[in-house]
Amino acid sequence: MSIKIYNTLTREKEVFNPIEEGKVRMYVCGPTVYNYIHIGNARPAIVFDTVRRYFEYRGYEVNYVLNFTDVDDKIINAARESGEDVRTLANRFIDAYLEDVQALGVKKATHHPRVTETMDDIITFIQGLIDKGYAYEAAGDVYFKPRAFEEYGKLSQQSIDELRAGARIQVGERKDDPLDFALWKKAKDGEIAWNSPWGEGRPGWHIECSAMAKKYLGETIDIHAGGQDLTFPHHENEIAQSESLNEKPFANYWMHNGYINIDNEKMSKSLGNFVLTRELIEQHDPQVLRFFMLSVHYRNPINFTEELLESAKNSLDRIKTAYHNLEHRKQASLNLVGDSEEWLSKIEQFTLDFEKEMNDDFNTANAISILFDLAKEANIYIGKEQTDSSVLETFQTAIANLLRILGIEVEVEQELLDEEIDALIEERNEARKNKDYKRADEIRDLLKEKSIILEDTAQGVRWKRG
RNA sequence: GGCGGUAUAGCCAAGUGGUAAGGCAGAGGUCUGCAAAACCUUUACCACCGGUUCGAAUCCGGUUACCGCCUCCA
Repeated sequence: MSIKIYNTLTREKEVFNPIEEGKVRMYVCGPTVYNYIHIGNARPAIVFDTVRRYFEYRGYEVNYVLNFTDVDDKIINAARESGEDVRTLANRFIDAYLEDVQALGVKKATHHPRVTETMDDIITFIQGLIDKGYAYEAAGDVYFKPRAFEEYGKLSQQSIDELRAGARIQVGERKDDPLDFALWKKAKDGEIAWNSPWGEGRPGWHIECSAMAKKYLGETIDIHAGGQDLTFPHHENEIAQSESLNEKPFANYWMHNGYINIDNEKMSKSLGNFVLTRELIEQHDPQVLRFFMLSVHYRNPINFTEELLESAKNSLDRIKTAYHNLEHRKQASLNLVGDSEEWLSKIEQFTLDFEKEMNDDFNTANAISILFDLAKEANIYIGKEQTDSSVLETFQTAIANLLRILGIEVEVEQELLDEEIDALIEERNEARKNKDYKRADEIRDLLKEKSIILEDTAQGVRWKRG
């Protein structure tokens, strides 16, 4: 089954056809590292990591590039405020970013390029654009001329004349046309700067992605992804730069994730109503946050509240509990039970259903519903008088594998209870045998205080951490 | 003004022509010594008004509400 992707460029779902058989070249716009990331930044990290994981699950080799913008106005300002060196501050927040997304189950990219380490490529790129007449130098700045690129506006479906009304020239800029945007910014006194044919300065925001994508993935890439708000102007400008220079399509598929709102208002660093990922995952299981994000289709907005996160936790627990209970049920299972084949093929079907949903533009919301179906069937199976070990095992493997595509790991607690607790459970078993329910309940309450939850099943006591 | 998005049960959320998935919460039941977990049952005038169609949440036209982009932003 082929994978379909909603392509912002065409506004349609299209069958994914890679440039190179079996391989995916994917570029995701990464963070500008001047602060800890908020949960809005976490969304693309999670969503596109899931896209990547699914491609890998399907056997593709994914070259996944996620850049760090480690020099720009906001970073310079932040460094000035904290009294740090620009590089020190940027490095600090790059480390923090990697820590945060790792907690969320995001795999490291194949490449994590940084602007400051790509300077030569950026300068060469800009020079190429000047040589071709798409850009010009003005008093140490270099600007790109969107009007020179015929297809400007094709991604955001804007006509260049309509855009004109919104464009502005800021103080100190020397643009010929308000639509022109900076490729290279002349350094102000004392600012961090690099040498270039146009003097000391640093790159504009859009050029870095064009240069890095080209460096790590080539002139045409398969998938370019980022937040919806990057569609214009950032991605539009990237297309203009890359296609002007390379004279080839820049990216075949453009993917954009929706926003996270708080109280139905967009969350952003500039509005100040943001929730830091770091703070949130101190108080909540990061997997729950990930699960929450994936319970909504990636192109739709998500409204964030604590209540919804709580609800997500309960939902995920349902799946994890099923997995845990399968493990316990193995203790009293047989090796060959008559209807095992039926169950095995049922499980196989769930996996196929899951894939079908993921094939449809990564419909994780529906894919998750398949996981619930799987959990329900597993629970039904567990309740049978006789169970087959291999069916239990297959249920577990299916749940674990599908969850792993979503970036969520389930693990069975192999740890042993300490002797004291073990002894109490044993004592309770004895008490129950003797119908001393008062003592039995006492022990259950006692253990509950220690976060050990006991559950009596037909196959004996089952315990879990509460 | 230009471009775009969203509107489905108490809450969340799929569903793009054939009589509305799933989860959370709630109610009732089964199981249990009691619980827990689980299972079963149960809850929808699909924002509104028109139209197309044998048939529409789904297509078309219009209306309303909310949101976003057009300026740094995931």
